[in-house]
Amino acid sequence: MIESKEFHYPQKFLLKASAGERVACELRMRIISGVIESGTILSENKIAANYAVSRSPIREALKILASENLIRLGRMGAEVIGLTEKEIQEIYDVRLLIETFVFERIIKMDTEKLARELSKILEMMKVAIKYRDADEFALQDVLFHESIIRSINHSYMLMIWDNLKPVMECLILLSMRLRVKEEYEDFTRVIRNHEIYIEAIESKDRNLMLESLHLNFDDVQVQGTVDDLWMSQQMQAKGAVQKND
Amino acid sequence: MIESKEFHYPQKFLLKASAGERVACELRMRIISGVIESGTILSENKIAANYAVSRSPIREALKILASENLIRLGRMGAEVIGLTEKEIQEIYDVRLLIETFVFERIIKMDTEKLARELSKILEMMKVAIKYRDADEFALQDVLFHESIIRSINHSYMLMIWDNLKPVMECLILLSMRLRVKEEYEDFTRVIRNHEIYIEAIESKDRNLMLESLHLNFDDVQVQGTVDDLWMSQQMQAKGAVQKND
DNA sequence: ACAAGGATACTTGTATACAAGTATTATAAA
DNA sequence: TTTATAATACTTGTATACAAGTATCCTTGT
Repeated sequence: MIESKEFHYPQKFLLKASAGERVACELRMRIISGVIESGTILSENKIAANYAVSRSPIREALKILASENLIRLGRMGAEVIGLTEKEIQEIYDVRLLIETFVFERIIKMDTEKLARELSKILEMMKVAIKYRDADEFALQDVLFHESIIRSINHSYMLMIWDNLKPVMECLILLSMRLRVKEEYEDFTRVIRNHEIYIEAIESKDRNLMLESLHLNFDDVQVQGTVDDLWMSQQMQAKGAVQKND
Repeated sequence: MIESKEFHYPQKFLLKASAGERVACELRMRIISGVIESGTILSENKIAANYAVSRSPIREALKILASENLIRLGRMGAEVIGLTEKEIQEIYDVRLLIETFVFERIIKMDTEKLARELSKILEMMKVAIKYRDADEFALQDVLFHESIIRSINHSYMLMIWDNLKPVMECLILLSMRLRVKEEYEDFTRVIRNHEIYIEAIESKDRNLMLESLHLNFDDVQVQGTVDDLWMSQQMQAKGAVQKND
């Protein structure tokens, strides 16, 4: 079994986790990074042998990965689905959907506390990148957006986030590790995008928030999906106007 | 242990399911219907004893319910969260968000096949209600909306739906069982709403689709959340316009 | 050579056993 | 009476054992 150090979770993550969660994290990373190819059939026994644990935690791990749409559980083995370009776009569809919804709730609240929290996280990100710590940067990035979502106390939006988070985290982790080596200057732009996001929250400015989101997503080169979202709002807006008549 | 027949899943559901899924279904129904009160601490051993199975399927069931936000897994027992009015509104927030997004994709496709499929389901619903079969009606209702979501082949929207579905199904099941006794005439309105939905899909008419959705959700007496969605679209629309400049 | 059928080696689902940790309770001492 | 401490009864996480089902492959018969 290949044990490339390139594709592991940061250790601090796995310390407090159970064996099942650890295996899920490792498998997730290997699937998303492509080490385990799409179409592969995973067997509980083989994985258990590979990771030197019993089948109980493995079953837990596979259930987790199945709920994240990374594998499909069949009666005879689990088929690896993985992430194609299509799935990655879909993930950002969902993120856009969630975060725009969340923002509308946020601007009805007192945003001072949240803005301070986000500023702190942003500072951490700056420090992380100053010391070329891609992992820490990625983790704080994820925490940034999670904090925004948590702030509105919407348990079902949070539920969606919780499902999406591990895959997102993995993607961002891999992306940042790559960039810190080859496209280091990108980080200043990412930082700037987050600053804009905070400004948008402080000033409750929808346009600013959208600008930041678009900059962020364009960064990860996702195009075309925005149009659907746009139409979606248009549609809902029309209906809502109609209702208000 | 109280075994009220009022709060069970239809048998046809549980036949092909594993013990863990069966227990999850039963527990879900009991939690949502309020038989198990919010705040209750569930222990794996006690549930295993109650349902006369081992802890393995119970652990599976609890993981499922936790992913549905019905319980919270702690180190010492699982705390029942349940559904308050707030959570139910949140669920409809998500449904609105998803279905409006889906609709924008649908109207870019050939809708004939979908419209036929939905018409068939609607016919089944009519038959179900003709024979006062609340369970069958509820199941077809859920299938109706699932078919719409499936039609766009968006695996992550489907993922969200899959998470939401069991709780939705439970809610609708209980709601329909109640209505078939006390508010029988409601069903004609529900049927009408679905007819409007199909018409909207056939004619690709956003306003009509929104009207149907609103009628549907107002039916389940959810107010106030629509405004947030409306603002959300407005915001996104503005940003998209800005981008198109 | 080829088809049919059975043995075999896998698969998952479930039950049980064990280990480590936590809360509670009872006991004992001040 | 109150507090501290130790014993006990619970909790979850993991390992292992067993049962039922399925695919594969090999053998056997034609």
